[in-house]
Amino acid sequence: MIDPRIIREDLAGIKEMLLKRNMAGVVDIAELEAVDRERREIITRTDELREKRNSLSKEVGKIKSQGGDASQIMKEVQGIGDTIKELADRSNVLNERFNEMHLSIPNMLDKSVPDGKGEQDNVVVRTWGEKPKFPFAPKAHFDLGADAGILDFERGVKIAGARFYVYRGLAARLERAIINFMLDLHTTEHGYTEIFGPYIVNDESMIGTGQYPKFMDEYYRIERDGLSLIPTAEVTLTNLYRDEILEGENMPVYVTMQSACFRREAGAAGRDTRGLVRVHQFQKVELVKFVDPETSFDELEKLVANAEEVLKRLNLHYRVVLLCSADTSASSAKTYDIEVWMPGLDRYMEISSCSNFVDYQARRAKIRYRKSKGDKAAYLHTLNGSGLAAGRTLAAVMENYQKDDGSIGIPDALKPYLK
RNA sequence: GGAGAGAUGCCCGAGAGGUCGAAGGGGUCGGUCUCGAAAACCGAUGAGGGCUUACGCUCUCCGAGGGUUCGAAUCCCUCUCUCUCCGCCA
Repeated sequence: MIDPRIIREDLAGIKEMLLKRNMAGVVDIAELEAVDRERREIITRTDELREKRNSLSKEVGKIKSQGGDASQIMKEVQGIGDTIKELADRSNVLNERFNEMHLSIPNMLDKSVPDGKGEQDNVVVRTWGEKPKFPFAPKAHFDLGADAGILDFERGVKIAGARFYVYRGLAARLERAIINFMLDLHTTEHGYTEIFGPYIVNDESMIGTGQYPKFMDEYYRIERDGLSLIPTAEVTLTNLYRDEILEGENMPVYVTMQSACFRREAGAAGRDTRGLVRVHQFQKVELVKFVDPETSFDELEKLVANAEEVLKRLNLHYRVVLLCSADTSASSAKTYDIEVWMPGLDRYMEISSCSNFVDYQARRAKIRYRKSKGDKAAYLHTLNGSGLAAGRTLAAVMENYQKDDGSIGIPDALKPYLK
């Protein structure tokens, strides 16, 4: 959530942000303002009544302890109690509505985010390497994998349904190697602590990172237990410190976790229907940071560099894209995507998304820090990025390292992991 | 899944309808003492909200949500979680 002070002091700024994001319909600004105002009025009135009740009740106690008759005051206080109850009913309705709207408001965008209406307005900030040249027509990973017998889409569909797949032999081993390589890189060279935690989380966690309540349809929720399958280890990692106050001396905190990720891909019908690009279950190594607000944009640059390093070591050509206002996800203040070149698909493919959420998730998940001992607790900033999506990395390795006989070369960086 | 016990501030722990935001201890911070430190002693030390230019005033919070009452940490109901025993189990 955004700082509620913004709602009181800069409604125009919120309006502008919604327009830039192309999300003007998400929140009714006029209603937001009215509900907030009335709810605060009621808080003030209720507080005054409570104060009166408290002092009169104390008096009752005093009178009774001296054996006096307090029935007159008791009657009066009873009336106050009834009024408070009425106000509380109204207050509950208003608070619920206010919270609903507050949770729906996307994050404020950083000034450096370019205006834009969609993907086409994203800005390429740098590229690394070059498109590899093939003396033959490079195949898409799904054809390569099917021909080599290492990607089995038919059986994935039989076992689970559309957008599921099975790895056999080299594909399975290669993806495991990719994951181990990435985890080792981030833990031994980039300063991240490896975490392993739940793939299934409660609603508080999904709200904390911003998935719920706005985007319910996009995730798998086990109704019976009120639990959801994580769409990314970001949920597990960021919620590590939900409802906690970190000590400044222990910051910044860098954590990484490998997990399966589950996405319903509602609304993606017809897009990327073939291959490993858009599936319901995939593995990913996630990077999450908890940092001092003053440093968070520097930390974002370092985070992107950490993710890029994976592609450099795999010698895969990529570009880094700064997402425009309309393409930046709702929780994020600023996002870079890393797009790897896919010679078989003949296009770039997003393989990592790195975002600075500033205090948006921290506020939702109540993650605070104390800069030094004795300081007041304040919201910290959270960031996350894929480091990287393993299934897509596998696809990229396959397409970029393919040979004309249909076999696949192994990047040097992965060789120690494939003995 | 069955039976029982419990959930209090940074931690431990008392409190069992009124003056309790909560005894006591520990921790932390500040001070006295000391050449310095330890010990001892003294003092301070939660979070969130509303009103206010401000000093400040005030409300809420004792796992969560309801209820009883003039008044609830304390009584009642529901839920969640933790622990112990039994069952099951990679």
